[in-house]
Amino acid sequence: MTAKDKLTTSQITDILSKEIEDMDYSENDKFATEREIMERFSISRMTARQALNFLVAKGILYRIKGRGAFVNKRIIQRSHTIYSFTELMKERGMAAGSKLIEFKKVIPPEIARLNLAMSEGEFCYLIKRIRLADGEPYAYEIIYTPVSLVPNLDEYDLEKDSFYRILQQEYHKEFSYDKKTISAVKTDGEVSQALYNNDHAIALKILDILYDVNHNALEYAESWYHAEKYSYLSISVKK
Amino acid sequence: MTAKDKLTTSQITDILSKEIEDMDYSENDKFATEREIMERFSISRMTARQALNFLVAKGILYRIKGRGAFVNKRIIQRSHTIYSFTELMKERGMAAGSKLIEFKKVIPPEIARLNLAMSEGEFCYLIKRIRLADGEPYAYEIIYTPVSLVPNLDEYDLEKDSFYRILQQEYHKEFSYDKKTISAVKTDGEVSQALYNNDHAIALKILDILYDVNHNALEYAESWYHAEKYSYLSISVKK
DNA sequence: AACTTATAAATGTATATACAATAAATGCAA
DNA sequence: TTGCATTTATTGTATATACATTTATAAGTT
Repeated sequence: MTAKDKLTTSQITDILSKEIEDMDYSENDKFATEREIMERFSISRMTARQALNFLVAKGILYRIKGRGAFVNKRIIQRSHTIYSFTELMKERGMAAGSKLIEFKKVIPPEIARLNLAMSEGEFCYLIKRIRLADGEPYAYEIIYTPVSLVPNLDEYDLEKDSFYRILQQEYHKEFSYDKKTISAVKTDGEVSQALYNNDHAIALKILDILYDVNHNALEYAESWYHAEKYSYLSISVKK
Repeated sequence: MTAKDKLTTSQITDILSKEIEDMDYSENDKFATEREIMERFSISRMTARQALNFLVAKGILYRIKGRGAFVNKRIIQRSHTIYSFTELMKERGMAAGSKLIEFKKVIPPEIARLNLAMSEGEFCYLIKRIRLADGEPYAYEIIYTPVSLVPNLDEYDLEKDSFYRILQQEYHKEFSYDKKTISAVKTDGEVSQALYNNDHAIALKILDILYDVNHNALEYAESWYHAEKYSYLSISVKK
């Protein structure tokens, strides 16, 4: 192996994190030592350390002085990702689907406009869907997203496609963090009919604002989840 | 300054993070450069980098190549902490209190026993409280915690004191992560009476399991929060 | 004025080295 | 066998150095 064949640290972290997934290490399994990584990739120890540090920062590993590096619990790894409805359903072993109720350009309500940091008179896409799990109503959602951010969004099929996938892969938006406000509410009207086929039931309401790496809000969304079918899982990791 | 006077990296990170709080930098304010930190504390650049990296790992700073380090949004800093009810109320500018309903040693129900990884026949403390905000009922909570973990817990005043404070400061338990399952439920009986003074209302139910650094569960708690007064805020940061 | 180029400032990556601190394994003595 | 001391393996900390990459600014050039 010549010097030019050497991999970069980020390539090495990619290889290592894939190995953790594929060879599926169990949680708390001992991981390779700094020395092993150093020799395997022909890099200095400090560089091997840096590769390990990336995996620690990502929440994949944790380290104990004098013992080594260990694979974190799945639940902690999970806390470092942002889930779409589609991914959530996949995780729970159900088929995600949508029934599109409304999809048009609108002037957003003020609460959405302010959270999306839009100027008055600017247009949003409004996406109103009933989210289905294995064909059954699971949630009722309304998404607002600025037209300027995702022009020609109407070319996509929001019944079959994932909005988060479109944002990331088609419009190259990189998610950074999201802010969810979760409350218990009574439902009525359209929401209640869609979820329960009757009036005056209850739901878990989630208000979501998703940001990219430059602190731009990508979406403002209100969702009502079926109270019997869904509960929200929140993992807080102390740093 | 002689060599022996030199501060350790962790002392330096403490100083820097306190300065961020006290001199309260606004979000996205430019922070000191590596070179400034290096000269100020008479350390090498790599060491200054490491100090900065700690602050990045803690979610306090973020860095942009070619520009410098910047102070993260409060909301992101907050996502790296675990809140007690007491701290939550403080954050919202309300006075936290409790009305103790029940406090005794019991054999825990199976769901609590399994989540606390306890053997059969082992005893738990049961703490049943109505949580008050500015004197008004805010939540109804039941906590189970193994007697073996916190012997003589009954010496403390759970009406005035914070259980999380006692865990950390009196029993030296170090929190690592917690797992919350959040759902919308109908209330009745004791819970409904305590929160709403009537039957058949709704509440935000939070099931909480708190772990220490060795993955030992410290508490299993069920809480019912007043649906009109409380909503749960969840920040997910992508790594 | 607009564009290009050079420079400086800042973080990022990589290496080499030395020693400290912790944890587990080993060996030895009572 | 138990207890203690030693060794070994491993991560943690700190320094010095060199060059790469990105960003913003300044200086020319047209």
